[in-house]
Amino acid sequence: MNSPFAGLSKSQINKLYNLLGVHIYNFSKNQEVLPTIKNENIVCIVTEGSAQIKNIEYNGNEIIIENLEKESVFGTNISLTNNENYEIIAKENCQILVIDYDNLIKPNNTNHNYFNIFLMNLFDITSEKIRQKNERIRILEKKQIREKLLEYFEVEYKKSYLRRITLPFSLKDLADYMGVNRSAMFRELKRLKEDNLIEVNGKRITLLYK
Amino acid sequence: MNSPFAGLSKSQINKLYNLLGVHIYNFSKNQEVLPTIKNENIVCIVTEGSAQIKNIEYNGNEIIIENLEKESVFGTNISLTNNENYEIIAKENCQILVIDYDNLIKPNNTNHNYFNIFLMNLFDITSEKIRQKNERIRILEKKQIREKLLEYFEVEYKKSYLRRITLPFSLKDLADYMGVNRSAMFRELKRLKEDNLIEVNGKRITLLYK
DNA sequence: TCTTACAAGTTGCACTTGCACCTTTTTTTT
DNA sequence: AAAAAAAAGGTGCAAGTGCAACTTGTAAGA
Repeated sequence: MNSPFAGLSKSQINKLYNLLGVHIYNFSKNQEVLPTIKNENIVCIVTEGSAQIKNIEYNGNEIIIENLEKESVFGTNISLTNNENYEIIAKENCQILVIDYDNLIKPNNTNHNYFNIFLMNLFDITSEKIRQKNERIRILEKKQIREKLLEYFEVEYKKSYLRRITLPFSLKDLADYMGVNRSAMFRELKRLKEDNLIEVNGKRITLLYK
Repeated sequence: MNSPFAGLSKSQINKLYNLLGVHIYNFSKNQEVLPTIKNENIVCIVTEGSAQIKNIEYNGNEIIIENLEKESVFGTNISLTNNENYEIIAKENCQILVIDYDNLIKPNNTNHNYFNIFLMNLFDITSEKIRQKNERIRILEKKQIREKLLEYFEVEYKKSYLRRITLPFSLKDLADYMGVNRSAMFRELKRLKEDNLIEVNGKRITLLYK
């Protein structure tokens, strides 16, 4: 994923910080982020470390909305919603930059070229984000776990055209990503193994049908 | 949803068209859009009428990816994916404006203020789009149809705080939106009625528990 | 090293859902 | 106004899944 500061010099980034009146916060591993940054309308950038947005359901189920690696962009107008049932956790020590959305979408900003470059980067990043959301939606709307898994494998396969896929997260997380029960997913993985369609070694899955 | 041309005069819009080298295509109702506009990397705007992006599965199932009303923005870098199994259909006679993504993301563009305003609008629109995707994802990841329906009602309720919700599409489309079987959804709606939680009159649903 | 915690992996069972196949109602087209 | 098409509504049944309740494996902390 592109950096929101791609194409900007250090001094331009500083000017940008001034123009937008950014706030910078630091979080230690496993700390909750939201209580500090929560505000009506903000856009945030992870400038150091990583974090994770989770959705917490009334029954205690946790679902990953998004993994925030370094240079990820998120915010009320991007990743989050009015819904209160989510939390953001620092996965490592991390630094988060907070921009007021109203400060961002101010017509006068466009008088500064460094702002416009930044905005272009943001557009590029959010576009990519939509593509990722669509990718997940296509998996979620599949009605059967087997179909979900095969769709997931298909998408991952097409990223490198290698039969060996390495999951970017745990199998438990994969179940959450697909919106299914973990043990039901394991059962289906087992069936796929029995049908000689895949081999599973931890996070490494080999597609035997490719 | 905001217009991508908000804050721009007619003459600025014309300059923008020139700068970006846009192509304008017209489609008649029910016509397929993709064969005409398909290209590697494009951003499109529905300037007149409306269309619909559908995902067609191997078994013939059609799933709505997105309804494109007037002034909707979509494209390879926004709504679509590398996956070939979708189609775009004009729901009414419509006009679609096509911008080459590389023309859009050209640093020199930012020398023109009308472009920067346009870009700001695009960012605003894509941000909103992500929020909508997240809304749908939250419904899709619910494991039971009843939970999906109640989550959907919750989201719609919070938009106006009126107990009476009017669906923006058919019940069949609602089933697709939630990624469930149509008749299974009807069955669950019936149960919700039996439990005196809702009343259904066509596209009008009244929440009795609010 | 022992303990603790968490991911991986398994299984039975009840419940939910998808699917096929209907009927009825509403909308659109001729 | 009649015919055709699409949406709404319904039901039995088989298959799939969620859930609970385990065991095993593995990495991390005391």
